[in-house]
Amino acid sequence: MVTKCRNCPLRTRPIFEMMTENEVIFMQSFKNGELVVDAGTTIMMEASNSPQLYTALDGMGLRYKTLLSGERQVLNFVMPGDFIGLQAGVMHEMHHSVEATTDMTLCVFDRKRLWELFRDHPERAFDLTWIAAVEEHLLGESLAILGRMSGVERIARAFVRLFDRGAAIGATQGMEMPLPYKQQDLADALGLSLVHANKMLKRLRSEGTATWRNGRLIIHDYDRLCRIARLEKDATPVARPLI
Amino acid sequence: MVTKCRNCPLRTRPIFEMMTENEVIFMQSFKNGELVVDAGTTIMMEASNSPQLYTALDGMGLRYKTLLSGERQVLNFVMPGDFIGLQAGVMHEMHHSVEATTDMTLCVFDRKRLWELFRDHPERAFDLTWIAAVEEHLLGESLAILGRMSGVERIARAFVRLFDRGAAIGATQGMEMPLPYKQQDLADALGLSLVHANKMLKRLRSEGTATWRNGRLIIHDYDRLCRIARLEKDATPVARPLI
DNA sequence: CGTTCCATTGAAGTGGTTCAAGTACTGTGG
DNA sequence: CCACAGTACTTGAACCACTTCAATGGAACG
Repeated sequence: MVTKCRNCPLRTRPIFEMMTENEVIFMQSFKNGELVVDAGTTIMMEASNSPQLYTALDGMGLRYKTLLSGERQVLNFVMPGDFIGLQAGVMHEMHHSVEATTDMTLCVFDRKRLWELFRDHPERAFDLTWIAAVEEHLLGESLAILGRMSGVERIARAFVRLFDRGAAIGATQGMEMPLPYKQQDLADALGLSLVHANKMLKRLRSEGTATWRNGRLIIHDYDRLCRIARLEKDATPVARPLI
Repeated sequence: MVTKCRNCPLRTRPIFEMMTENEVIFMQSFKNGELVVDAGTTIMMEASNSPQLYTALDGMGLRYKTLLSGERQVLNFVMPGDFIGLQAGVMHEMHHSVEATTDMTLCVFDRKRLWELFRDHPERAFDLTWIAAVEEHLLGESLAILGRMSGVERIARAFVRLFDRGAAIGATQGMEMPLPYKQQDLADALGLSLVHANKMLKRLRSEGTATWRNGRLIIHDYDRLCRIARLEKDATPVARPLI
């Protein structure tokens, strides 16, 4: 049973830009189908050139790069509403891999029709560029985190960001949310060793700031977490387009 | 004396995608003028919303973020051919600052006309998205560098990347190129302290791999540098569009 | 000719890594 | 129903890559 764009549960969330009736109709025609994958599946492979582009509809995943040494750098976490495959769409190949952490459902678009979008729907093309710019901004922020912040600070920052994203798409219940990653994933995202990440998690837990256990993140003290993460607590997130 | 797009010295470099006659004409009409700034000028300010967009024509600069603590993370280095201000163009504001390191000349575009580009020139809009995707890819690579590589490795990597970019735009003479940054800039880009960056530079110098002095980078042993940087030496860089 | 900016170097301290071992849980086959 | 194998998490201990502090040298500049 494929979700119609009209009934897309993401579309109407305030974090996403409002779509006009026509846009919904176009997106529906642009949508090719749905892909359902098991946890652990590689959705897109570095250096490959996927014929399909996706938008995550349900479930969580992660983007990562593999270094020559075999180490892995997680670039960011994929949550519902995220567009996957832009690089494959415009450049000649992907420069990172995407993997499903949980079972996932993705909207499928045909790469070849991307050009149609640019030719006939400039507003949507604009949105796509917007998405790319947001992605760039997020990576820039991550870069600053890895470059300048300590272990606990990085973890606190990751928790705040993930929680805020979760809240934006309605994945939170109170001050909790599902966070189905492994400690190794987080460590790989933050440029920390597994051991050290584990110890910093323990610190946050035992001082009563945040607990991450059994795939669930519980924030006990959001203010303190923000302070540790060196974030001001205001931050009304800006709406972004959904494709 | 303003450079005509037709005579743009960058356009014909193999690193940039070929432009059709019509595209050159359109770019010329899109170009609003030129901006010439002194070394040290801030071209774009984080959280501002510049009415203008630029393409670097001559000179070098850098993009950076300022953290709440006042520290600075350099996101990357700006060289001729780089587009500046995409975030201001599509999002509501810039998320990083851009500063001229040397005197610079920039092509100026009117932000308000960006929409025209999307509406009437889908190929160019596509190119703009492409550029955003390239930017994203570069930041992803930087993230992996900061996350997983040691001090010397980071510096070696930066040198190879900068030299390759320099070669692509014809800024190199033999195995040398001008690199007018300060050690602090490099340290801020690589997430190292100034002191440590300095010591690693000394190591590369004294083992005869690369020397960076008086704003000039000299590579004595490119192969070794690549090995240190964990890069395979092939890497024909892909052509990218110029806007 | 002092001031300022940048590069350089030494010394001390530490945040993080690596190694190594142990626990806890889950699924699988006998 | 139990043994075991596999995976994730936890913890301690030793080490070292990097940071911070502090001082010096050299070039540029008014």
